[in-house]
Amino acid sequence: MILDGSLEPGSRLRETDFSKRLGIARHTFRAAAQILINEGLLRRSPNRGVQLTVLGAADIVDIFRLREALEIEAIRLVVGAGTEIPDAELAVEGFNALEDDASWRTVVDLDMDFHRAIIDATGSERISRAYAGVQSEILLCMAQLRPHYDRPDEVAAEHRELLEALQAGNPDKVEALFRRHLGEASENLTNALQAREEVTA
Amino acid sequence: MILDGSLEPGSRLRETDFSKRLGIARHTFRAAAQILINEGLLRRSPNRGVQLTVLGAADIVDIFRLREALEIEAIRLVVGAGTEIPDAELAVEGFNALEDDASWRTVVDLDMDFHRAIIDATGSERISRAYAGVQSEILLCMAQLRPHYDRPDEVAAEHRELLEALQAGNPDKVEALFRRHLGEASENLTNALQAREEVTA
DNA sequence: TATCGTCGAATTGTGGAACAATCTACCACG
DNA sequence: CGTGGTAGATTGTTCCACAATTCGACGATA
Repeated sequence: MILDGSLEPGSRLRETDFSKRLGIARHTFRAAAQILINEGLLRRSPNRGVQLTVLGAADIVDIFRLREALEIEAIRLVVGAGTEIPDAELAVEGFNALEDDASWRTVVDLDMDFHRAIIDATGSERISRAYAGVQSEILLCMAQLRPHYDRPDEVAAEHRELLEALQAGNPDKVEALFRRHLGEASENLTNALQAREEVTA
Repeated sequence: MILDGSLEPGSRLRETDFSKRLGIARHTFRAAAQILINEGLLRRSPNRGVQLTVLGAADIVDIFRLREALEIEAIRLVVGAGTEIPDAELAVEGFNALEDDASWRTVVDLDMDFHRAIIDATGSERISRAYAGVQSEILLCMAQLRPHYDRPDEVAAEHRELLEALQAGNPDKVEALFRRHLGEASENLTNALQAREEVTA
């Protein structure tokens, strides 16, 4: 429901209400909510329950700060070790096979898969866990914003370039490319957010 | 209790048992346990309850992989922005004031404070949160291992050097220094772990 | 004797009801 | 119009109950 967009950003999730609606006990709902809080999708204020996280421009910047930290270190690790990343290659193949009218969701999924593949290739359980949190927040962001995405073939080309750089194995160059890529994505989302704020204001 | 060392590594925390001992209800204990699980101090296996995390050599390596990712990005951010880090300076002053027979705990605390100061100086809520998890795991590690720590004045000198490099502001040099520092810390803990395993074996 | 299966106790996961503490919204009053 | 108070709603926690699952002991069988 959260990632559906079927819940207003910032809306309050009352325990009795939702536990009844979901057909579970209040305790169970609270436990579930705690998990989502740890993923950053919900917030809890003492005695005031949980709300759906509202992401501001500062949050997007912050999410991408953490994302860059994790992803840059990941590429250092995989480039340093010369690790193959079959899943990333798969994602790029998926990009190549995209039609021009591919659904927004498909492109997002491939994007996510590509980056997650690199993270997972490090073999670091803890980096993966931290990145999972980042990805849910980005999904939440997407759900709330539906940002403008470039044409599928442009996104495909960009990721092909990233993968090639990874395989070429020049750490500094890969790092620079990824920082640019992430910076653009961050800007993209921030712009979408500002556009929406101007509408709702 | 976990960080006290008053709980065996890997020991099982039975719900009825602990909730009675702590004077709280089972649900409350479960909620508390969930929080500690997210901090990495406890593990849950379905239908088998929670156990105190046991850290192996692979875990230490992994913890430091994440730690390096976060800390290296943090120093890039603070060096790039030219941010002052008063709390880190304070920690170094603390190091300078240390007696030779300073307690192990005092040194550890200063060490933690120093590194946390850098993280917090980024102003990134999410990097700080992720780092908090790393630090609890390191504390757990310390509690379980009580590793050998160098003489206080050596630790002090090393952190003084790190701070000076930070203030000098050459990103690559700072990064290299920190990677070395963290690598040594990781090795230190890994050695302590192996030493203990040889004893218990 | 060793291995396997079965039964029973212990433990977890979940549900339901209750109650104190806290928050929120509304209303009366100055 | 602002203020204080009161009543209802909501959260945080407790206790009890019970199905599902796990674990260990016991005994049967080869």
